[in-house]
Amino acid sequence: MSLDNHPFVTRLSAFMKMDATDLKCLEQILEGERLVKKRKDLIVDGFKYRNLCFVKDGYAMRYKLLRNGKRQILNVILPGDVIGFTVSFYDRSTYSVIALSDVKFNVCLIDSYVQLCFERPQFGLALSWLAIEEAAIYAEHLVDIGRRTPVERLAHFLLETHSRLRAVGLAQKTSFELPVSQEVMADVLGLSVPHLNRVMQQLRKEKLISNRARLIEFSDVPGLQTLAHYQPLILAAIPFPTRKP
Amino acid sequence: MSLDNHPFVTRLSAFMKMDATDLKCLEQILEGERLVKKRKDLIVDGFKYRNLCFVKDGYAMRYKLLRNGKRQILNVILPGDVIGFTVSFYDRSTYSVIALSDVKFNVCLIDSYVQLCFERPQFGLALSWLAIEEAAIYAEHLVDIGRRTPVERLAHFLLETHSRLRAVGLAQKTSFELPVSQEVMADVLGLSVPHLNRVMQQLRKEKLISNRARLIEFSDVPGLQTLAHYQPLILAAIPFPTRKP
DNA sequence: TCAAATTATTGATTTCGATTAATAGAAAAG
DNA sequence: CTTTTCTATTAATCGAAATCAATAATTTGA
Repeated sequence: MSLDNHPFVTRLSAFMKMDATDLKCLEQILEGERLVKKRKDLIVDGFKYRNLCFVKDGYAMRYKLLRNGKRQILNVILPGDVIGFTVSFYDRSTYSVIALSDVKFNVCLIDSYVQLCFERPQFGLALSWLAIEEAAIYAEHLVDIGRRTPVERLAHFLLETHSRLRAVGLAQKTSFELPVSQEVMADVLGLSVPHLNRVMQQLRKEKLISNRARLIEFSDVPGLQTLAHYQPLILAAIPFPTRKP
Repeated sequence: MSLDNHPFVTRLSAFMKMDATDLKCLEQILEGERLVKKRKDLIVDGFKYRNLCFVKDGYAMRYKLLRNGKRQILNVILPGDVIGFTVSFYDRSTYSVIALSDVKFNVCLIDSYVQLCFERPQFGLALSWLAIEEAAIYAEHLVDIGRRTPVERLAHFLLETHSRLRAVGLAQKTSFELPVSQEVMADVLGLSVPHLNRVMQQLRKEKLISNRARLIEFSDVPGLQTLAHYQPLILAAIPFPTRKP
C-alpha cells in the first residue's frame, strides 16, 4: 500500500520532515484501503476500538447522543484526519463517529503504531501533535459555544473549516465546498436549524460571505476574522534531534 | 530536584510504569520549584512559551477573554496537570492561564522534553496521553455546554472534578474541597453567576449533594451520575514493547 | 480587630434562541 | 423520469436563562 498523495502525509509534513524511511515504516504498518459508506458508523459510543484510521477521502463527524435525544457534534472529520487515537487509549469510546459521505481510509493497529514510536520516536511526537491540535480545536469550539454569539460562531466555524481544508489542498484561497448540511452545522454550533439558517442569511446580508448551494465564498476575510475573533493556529518549529543510525 | 510524591508522577503512573531510570531522566531535565502567587498569570494570550510546567500544588485555570468582555474558562488546572504543551507546539498561545491560588510547579524546556522523547520513547507516548486526556475532557465539556441543561452541566462538572482530584489523592470517596468560586464555575459552565447559584440550590434541594462553604459532599452518586450522563474515563492498557538496553 | 474586598444569595425584568409547524426546493433512488 | 427523501427557508409562540440590581455573608489583609 502506498502513501503517495495521502492527505495525512500532506498534513503531517507541516509538523515534521518525513524522509523515505519514515514513509516506508508507516506504510508497513498500514493495512490496505477500507471504505465506509455514507451514514454508516465508524465508531459506536460505548464500544472498544484498538486502531487508528487515516482518512484518505470523504467526511465524517464525531458526535455524542444524549438520553433526551439531543446530540452535540464534537467536530467534523476531514481528509488527513486520524480517527481512533482517543478511543484506543481508553477502555471504551465515549462518543460515536459516523460517515457523512463515503469515506476511504487506511487502518493500523494501535499496537503497531506504539511499536513504531519506539523505533522512530518522532512518530510519538507526531501523535502528540495530532492530539494537541485536536485539543486546541476543541478549546476554540468551547469558546464558540460557551461565549460567542451565533453569528460569531458560524463565522468561526467557516474560517476554521476553510483553513483545515486548505491544509490538505481541498479549498481555494477564499472559497470552498462546505462538507456538511445545515442540520450538521447546527449541531456543531449548538443552535437550532431555523436559527442557523437565519444566521447564515445574516452573514450574507452583511456581505461577509456569499454562497450558492454548498459553495462558500468569503467576500470579506478580515471582516469575518474580526467578527469571529479568529486566531489562526501557526505551528512552532519543534527541534528534532539529529537522527540516530 | 526530586519527584517523590509529585502528583504528576502519581497521575502518570496510571498510564505507564515508571522505573528508577525513567524518574531520574525526568528529574534531570526539570528545573527547581517555582511559585506563582494567586491571581498572577502563568500564560498570557498571544505570547510565546517554550516550556512545560508540572503543577505540584495549587489551582489555576485556562481561559479566553473575548472583546465583548465575556470569558470562557476552558478548564480548571489541578495538581498533577501539565501546562504549556499546547502553547509550545504553536507559535503563540491562544488562551491565558491564571493562578486561582498560589501555585507551585516544576518547569522544563520543551526542547529538553523532545530530546528525552528520543532517548526514551515512552515519554512521547506519555505526552500523547496527556494531550489525549485533555482533548477527551474538552469533548465532554463541549457536550456539557452545547447540549446539557444547566443542572446536568453542574452535576457533570462536580463529578469530573472529584474524579480528577481523586486521581492525585486530593479527594475523599464521596466528598472534596471545591477548588473554585461560583464565579469561576459559572464561566466554566457558560452560565451567569445568579443562575449557577440557583442550579446549585436545586442540586441540594433534590438531595444529590450537600455543601457547607466549599466542601462538597455527594449524597447520591448514582443519582448524580445518571443526571449528568457521566461516563468515567478508564485507561486502556497500552502494550509497551520490552525495553531496549 | 476592623475595614475592604470578594463571594454568595435573592428578586424583577427582558431577551434571545428553541420549538413547532408548514412549505419550497434539491438530490437521490427506484 | 418521477417519486421519495433530504435539505433549506420562513413565520409565530414561548420559555429558560441572561441581565440588572441589591443585599447578605464570608474572607482577607492592613
